[in-house]
Amino acid sequence: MEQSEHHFLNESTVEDVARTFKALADPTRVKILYLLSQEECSVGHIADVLNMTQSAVSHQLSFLKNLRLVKSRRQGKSLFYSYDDEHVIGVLKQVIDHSLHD
Amino acid sequence: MEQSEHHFLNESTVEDVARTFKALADPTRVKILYLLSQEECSVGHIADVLNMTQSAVSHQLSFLKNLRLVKSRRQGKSLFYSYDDEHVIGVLKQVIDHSLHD
DNA sequence: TCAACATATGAGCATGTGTTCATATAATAA
DNA sequence: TTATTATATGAACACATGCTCATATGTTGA
Repeated sequence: MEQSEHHFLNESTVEDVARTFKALADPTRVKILYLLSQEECSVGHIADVLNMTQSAVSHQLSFLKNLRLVKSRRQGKSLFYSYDDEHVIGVLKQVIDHSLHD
Repeated sequence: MEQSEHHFLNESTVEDVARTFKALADPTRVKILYLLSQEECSVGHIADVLNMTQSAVSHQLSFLKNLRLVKSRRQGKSLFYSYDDEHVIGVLKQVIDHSLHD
């Protein structure tokens, strides 16, 4: 037991992993990302569907965009957001499925 | 676009999912869970390996135990912790791998 | 029983987080 | 240009979080 070989992660990897999970660690962001996993949405549409203020949604989208988990596309006056990290969406769906099936 | 069918998650599912991700959303807990994914450890051993105080480790283990992500077993004066949720460990490893390979 | 060791726990503190509110920026139409 | 609509942004605030410190609890061996 005292001679076992550990595999260690370097600090930047640990922080990157924690940062990724932090993006998914809030109910609002879970709802937003799950919505975006189904369709591209404007900010206003997200606010309507999730019953949130425009500002709160915009702040969270800005947060997610900084992490490159979502991207945006302008169409007229609106900005349409969509997910930009398939792996993270996959992990989200996996944990949702697990939560639903037990 | 305006007629599309969304699939919605109920609030308790969303909160459960966010709570799970929150467990993984801190560098210290990532390190602890990754260590436990490799071997059962006493509290003191974790503190030594991660260069943390005994108290800080114990608080985090208590947090993880409340979420049933780890379990403990007493052996003499020591408590040995091990992971108790294979799915969450799998998700952790998956995100670690993804972080390492890009 | 008592000392030594291992872990748990509560209070306190500094920092982080998610929201609201007011306002700024940007695109469109008249 | 100006009014309208859509979104972004900064400040402020309440609350959550992760740590330290002191101390409590629990186990073992003398």
